Amino acid sequence: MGTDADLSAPTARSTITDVARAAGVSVATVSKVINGRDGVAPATFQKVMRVVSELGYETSLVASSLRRRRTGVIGILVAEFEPYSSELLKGISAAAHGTGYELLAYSGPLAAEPPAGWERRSLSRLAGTLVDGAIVVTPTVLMPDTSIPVVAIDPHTGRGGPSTIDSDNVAGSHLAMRHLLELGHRRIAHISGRGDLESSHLRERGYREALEQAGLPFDPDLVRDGEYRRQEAAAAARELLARPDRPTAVFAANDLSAFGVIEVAHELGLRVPEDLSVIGFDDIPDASRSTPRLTTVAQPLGEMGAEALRMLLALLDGNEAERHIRLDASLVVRDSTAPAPA
Amino acid sequence: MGTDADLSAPTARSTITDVARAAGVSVATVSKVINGRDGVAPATFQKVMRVVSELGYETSLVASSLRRRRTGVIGILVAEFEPYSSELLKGISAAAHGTGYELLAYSGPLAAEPPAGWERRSLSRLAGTLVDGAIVVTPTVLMPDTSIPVVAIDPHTGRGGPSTIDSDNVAGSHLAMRHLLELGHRRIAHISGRGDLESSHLRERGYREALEQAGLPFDPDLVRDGEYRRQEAAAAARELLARPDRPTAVFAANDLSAFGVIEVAHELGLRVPEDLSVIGFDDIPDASRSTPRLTTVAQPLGEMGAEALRMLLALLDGNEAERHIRLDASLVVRDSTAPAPA
DNA sequence: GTGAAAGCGCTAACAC
DNA sequence: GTGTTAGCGCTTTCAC
Repeated sequence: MGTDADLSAPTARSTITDVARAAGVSVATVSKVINGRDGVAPATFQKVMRVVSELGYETSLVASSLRRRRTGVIGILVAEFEPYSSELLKGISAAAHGTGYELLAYSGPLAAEPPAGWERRSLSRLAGTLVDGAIVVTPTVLMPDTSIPVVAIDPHTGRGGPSTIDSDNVAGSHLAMRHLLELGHRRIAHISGRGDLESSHLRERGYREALEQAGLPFDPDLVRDGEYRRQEAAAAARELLARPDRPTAVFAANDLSAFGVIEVAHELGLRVPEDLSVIGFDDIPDASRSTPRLTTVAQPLGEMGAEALRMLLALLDGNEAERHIRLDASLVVRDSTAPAPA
Repeated sequence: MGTDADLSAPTARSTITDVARAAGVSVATVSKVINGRDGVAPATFQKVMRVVSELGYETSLVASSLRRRRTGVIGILVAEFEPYSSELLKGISAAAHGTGYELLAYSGPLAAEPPAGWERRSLSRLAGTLVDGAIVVTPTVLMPDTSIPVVAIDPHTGRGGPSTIDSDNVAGSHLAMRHLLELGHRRIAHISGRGDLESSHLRERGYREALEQAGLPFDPDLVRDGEYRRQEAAAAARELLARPDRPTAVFAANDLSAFGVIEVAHELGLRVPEDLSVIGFDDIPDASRSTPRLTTVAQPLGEMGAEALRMLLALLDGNEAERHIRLDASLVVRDSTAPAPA
């Protein structure tokens, strides 16, 4: 631990004032040159540009956005950078090519548990300054009236708030259940997701509907809360799988939960898929690299991100955007499901 | 296209001035309350806090960082959000839990080709204001003296500039080549990467060294430029595979290039891996979802991100950080490689 | 205990 | 064509 003086003093970033001084002109003139405003003599222009490149000056995003109205930056607000939001981000980034907008993905304070209202806080901190519009990933609370256009991906509230994008969670769950049912499973458990997310309720609804359509009874004891998290899902699975009349298949509300279930199955000496079939939801990258590779319901995350960006751009242009877009989910059969044991 | 009046007027985000007015105190007092400074009467404190929560006020990151020194935000600078940087981001995010820092990932203007010097520009725009330190992903130009601590991941320049992280590219290439050699391949081509990235040179070096160690001649005609891109790699492969004395295996400098090679092999009616073995580098998520699944050299991207964050935190604490950390790459054998055809 | 005033880096009116 | 001035939202001396 040294004093500041010990460290090689980093060259301070140069400011517009430095440029003005070095070029022998006023700050206002430098600003005009940089922003391509006219009313600057060619000679002055040259001189300023030379100093700018010598000093490596680049206008501060912070300072200019405080003053200006538009920043040309779109914010993507996430609770953290995990597989789900990362996939969305890739889709958003690809769709942003050539639009002239820059992307700024922001996570609030990182903690084990995202603090309630993180999306509201993040939005308030960035909106009005810094970003022209925002895409919010899985917001759990109702968004306040916002001063900038906002699109929400897979939100708590379904419709009603800002424009939203999601995938068809109910239909996706039907896909998962039909697959299990066709494999001959009759005792199918469900590890549910986070109660504060609409997607969780919809997936559970799909589970119940599919059971009903198959003429199978709904056993509340076969549904356990997994919070969309591996740990919680594992805990739930431990209870579920220890019972003598354990299920032959588990429909986990997301892939992370499915991994938790598989982990516990192994602990208990159960083989997946021979003794227990497990199916997830999301199709995060790890789903295809795990052992066994996970059968799951794929959400088109990249497309969802791209759609979100398109909606936001429309809003930014002052156009009406659709209020809600729902994309299809699809079944991806891999190795974690098999016919029910005899 | 309506006038502004048509759109539901979004409530403007409230500022510290709004709070001050509503609470009947000065702006300075509100600032003190918000920042927990003492010297505020309990009654005043309560009153201000109440108004803050009523208005949903949250201090603007932009305004406060302009004035303050520290922002508590770490910047991650990328050219775009593709699989490589996304994996790093996940590792960084996981490692940032509980550090008290927030993350802000920023891509410059998105274009087909990242503009030369994007990293310098991004850094200048954010440093000094907005972020306390930065992690730069695959910078291609030498970084300027920076005013904030910076860590570079897989940089152009190897050592010399800021602290850097990379994986052992040479050893990784040896792994790839040894695998191919053990499968009996003797005619092995190499699709090289971007000449402006050090990793590309190192991977090619590994290729040549492995050939030499195996007592095999180096044939310059078997090395083609793929620029780390699918299209370019496909073009290179088309030349390579059309020849009568085509190679039996291709070591592509990254996974994207490997996909380009496989695509062309299929065009030409070659089966992978029966007629042609293909191995990549990076192990991006798609490597395990492609058909055939790609054999490749995995870089521990998550760990690299986590290490980068740790180095940056040390720097931020005023400690000396290691100048350079190199992590091991490992071979992941999947389905795109097989014994050489007889 | 509280507020007035200065200033962070920048842009936009408006003088000159 | 150029510089002066005000002010974006906030924090921080420093008077009162």
